Amino acid sequence: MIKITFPDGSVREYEAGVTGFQVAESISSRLAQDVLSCSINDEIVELNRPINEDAKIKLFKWEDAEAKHAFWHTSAHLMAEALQEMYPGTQFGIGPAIENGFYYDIMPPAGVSIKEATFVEIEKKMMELVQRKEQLVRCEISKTDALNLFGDKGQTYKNELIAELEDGKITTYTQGAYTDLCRGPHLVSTAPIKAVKVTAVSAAFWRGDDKRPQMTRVYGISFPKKKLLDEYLALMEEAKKRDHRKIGKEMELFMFSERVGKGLPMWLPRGTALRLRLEDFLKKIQKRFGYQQVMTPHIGNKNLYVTSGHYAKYGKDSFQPIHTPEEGEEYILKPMNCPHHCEIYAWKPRSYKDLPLRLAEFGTVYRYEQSGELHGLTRVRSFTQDDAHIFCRPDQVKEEFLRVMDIIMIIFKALDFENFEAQISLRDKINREKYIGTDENWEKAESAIIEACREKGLSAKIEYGEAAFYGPKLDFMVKDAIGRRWQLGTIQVDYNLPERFNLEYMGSDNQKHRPVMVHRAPFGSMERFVAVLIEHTCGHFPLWLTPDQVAILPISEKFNDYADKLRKYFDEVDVRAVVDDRNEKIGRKIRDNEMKHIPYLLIVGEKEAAEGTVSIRKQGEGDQGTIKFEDFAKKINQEVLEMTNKY
RNA sequence: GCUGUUAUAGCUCAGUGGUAGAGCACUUCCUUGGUAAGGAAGAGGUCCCGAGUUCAAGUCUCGGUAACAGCUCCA
Repeated sequence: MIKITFPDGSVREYEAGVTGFQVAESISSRLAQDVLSCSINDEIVELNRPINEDAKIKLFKWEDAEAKHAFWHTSAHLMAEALQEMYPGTQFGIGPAIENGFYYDIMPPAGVSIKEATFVEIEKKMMELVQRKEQLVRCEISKTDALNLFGDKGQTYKNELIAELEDGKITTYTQGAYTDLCRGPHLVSTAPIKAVKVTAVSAAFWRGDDKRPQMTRVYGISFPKKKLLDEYLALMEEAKKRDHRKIGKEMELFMFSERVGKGLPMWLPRGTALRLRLEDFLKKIQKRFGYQQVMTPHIGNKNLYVTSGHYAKYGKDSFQPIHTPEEGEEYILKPMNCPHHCEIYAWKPRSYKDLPLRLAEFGTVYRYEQSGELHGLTRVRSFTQDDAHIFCRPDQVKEEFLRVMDIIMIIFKALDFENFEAQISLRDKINREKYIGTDENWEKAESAIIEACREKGLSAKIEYGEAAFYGPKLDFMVKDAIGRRWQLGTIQVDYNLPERFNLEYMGSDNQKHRPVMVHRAPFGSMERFVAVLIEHTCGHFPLWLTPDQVAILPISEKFNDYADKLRKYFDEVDVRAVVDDRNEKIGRKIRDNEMKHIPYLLIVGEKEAAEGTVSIRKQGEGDQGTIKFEDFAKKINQEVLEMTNKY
């Protein structure tokens, strides 16, 4: 007999060789029905793996991420099996589970291409295979045998993977006629897969390397119940309605013009109003945190970027230099504000008493992003960073870091961004050639970031190899409507630019010292931040951010004077007056166009004018009744003032 | 940049080689002041751009441009 310990600490005895599935059965038949995967001593394994000695067990149902992972991973194999039957000779790359579903990278035989039209066929074939209720059979195999097995099938990509694996640790999984090189874990059979959807097809480079062959990546998602698939599809439909490109157009916030150029957004009046409110909000906070606002030109002499090192690193892949009538004179559209700010620092001698010097600028920068990467407002070629550079002494880095984190937290809290993720990007553990600066400084900066996060109680994921070439950074990521991750706020430590610009300060020891530079942008960029804000709020911004928070609608032109009078009461909010001579049409106009994104609508008619009141309609909530307009204006003004002064 | 898809009225889209279409929006008139009101009439199109095939191209072919999805990239 062996002892099995459950997550709650309870212990049960079983025969040696018992499986996870049998353990589930011993608890309840319902659990046996629902259980999909399990972990034994924290190693996730199949439910039919025998347990031969005392162990801790966890059983996973669909609700658990571990179960979903095994479910989708098995679904990927199922899809591969289907594709192998449909297109014999298909070569397989990798086929992992992802956040929502799975994919498989394949190289179909010559002449075959997977198109949207073939999705249904693949789904059909997959469901057909499921009917066979095939077991997934795990097999440990030697490296030689593995190479022969996949070599015989002409699976060159698989063999490339096998060649890199350690002998003795290679396993395959087989269901029906399909055998795949795989570490697992899986479901024990394909039977629980009750609904599948092939969602997309795209190209992907083999091993993510654009120098290597391009494979076809087929995406899919699967569920243990048909209903769950329907719910998922409905959710995706819902998400599309939140797309910032769609809402931005409806609300008239921003636009693009082919004639102006791709990736160059233009802010419309209402979008500008929104953005200016955000900027004012941050400026107010920054003032309190000791920042000074500066302004710098949109271009800089090429030499500026040769000095900064950016020209050598990015010059070829950027907007090319602007030439002047002067021979050999070249200017570059600024891709970042740092070099300009360095020059401001270097403008006069600085004392240790002057530090930290915090220079802030809403600086518009221009970057030649790859055309295929452009995406709404989230990835553009001209954008405005809410940038600032803090020049400080090495011993002040951590303190400054903490203060920047405070600002970012204030912003995320004020805007209800709860689901952000923090990521610490450090140097690659092995390959350190691409980084500049001394080991000592790097270590100091890296530990300062990690400590700062710990002190703030911020759980951040550490990524090695993701640091910028000049220093480590802390990024804040938020997901968009369909779950894509975007980086917003960022704090970066930089030892490079102070060196290159030969920045110094006079220390208390009367010696010259090198300051440290901290780059930071709490929003990241105004464009991307507004995009994510739109998707988070569905365009229903907090009142204090909303352009045109109140619309005043005189029901007939004879009440225009009264409406004018009303307008004067709103000091802190934007009022959109809807005035239309053809009063017959007003009702419809409002409902269709104007009301959609305006939180409050005030309606003025005879009764209201006589009483000095307004009828209030609130977005999404309908009529709020009639109220003295002074009271209403006071309430709204107060609400907005309180929010803007709160932080 | 790579692969694939798409491009028709202000918006959302239909239109498989033979006179350019619908719903909503817009204009005028009638009815009507209140949570997407009804009726009548009207205006609005270089069918993304360029070339080719054809008696004839929105439709087929090629090239370009832009958008979308994914990959690669992101100072």
